[in-house]
Amino acid sequence: MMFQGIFEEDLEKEIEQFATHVEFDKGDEIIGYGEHMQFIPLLNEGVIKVFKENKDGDEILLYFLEQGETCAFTLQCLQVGDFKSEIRAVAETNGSILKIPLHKMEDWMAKYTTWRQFILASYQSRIYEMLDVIDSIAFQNLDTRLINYLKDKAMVNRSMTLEITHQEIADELNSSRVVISRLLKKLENDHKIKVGRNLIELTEL
DNA sequence: ACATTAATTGTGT
DNA sequence: ACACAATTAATGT
Repeated sequence: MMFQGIFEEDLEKEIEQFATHVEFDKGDEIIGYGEHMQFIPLLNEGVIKVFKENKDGDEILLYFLEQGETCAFTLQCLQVGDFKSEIRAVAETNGSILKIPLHKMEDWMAKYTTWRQFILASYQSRIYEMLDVIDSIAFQNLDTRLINYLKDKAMVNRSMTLEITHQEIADELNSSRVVISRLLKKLENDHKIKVGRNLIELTEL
């Protein structure tokens, strides 16, 4: 299991005891907007992508969660005392999470320093990722954002060839298919990538 | 092997 | 952004 060796023995035992192990498949929705948070999810295996939507129902990808991480927004839900989810989480790959009951969360924060550190560290790394997102949305043009997206996607999937359609990319970046197609074409002409049907190969990124 | 169709990608306005 | 053309993959005959 993923979290072995990180926490002290007692905590590991408690995790064993109180966490429920849940498997998920690619494409499964882990949490939807407005859903009540009853658990803290620890990502045991696989990749989860996290979205935020605006009032018009447009949605953008915020970041990928990788194994060993937890979602900062669920933590925020705790502190604010508002247990409704501001985000949506969808499985990028198959994997599994450990669901930690909320009361245990608070319990462990007080009891275990390793847990506290883990939560704070994960909080911090999320904040930095969010800053990147803000930067790329506010100050960069779409082609840089697209490149970042492709790199990120390649990283979490540990593969330089991505199976994805232009439409899907457009949805995640909240752009349109046509625009993405044109940008991809440009990248291909610059020999940065190769595109095929349902396929993008990162050659020189 | 060929025709049909749906999905994906390309391009001009 | 929209409309339409072109290409590709999948399926049936």
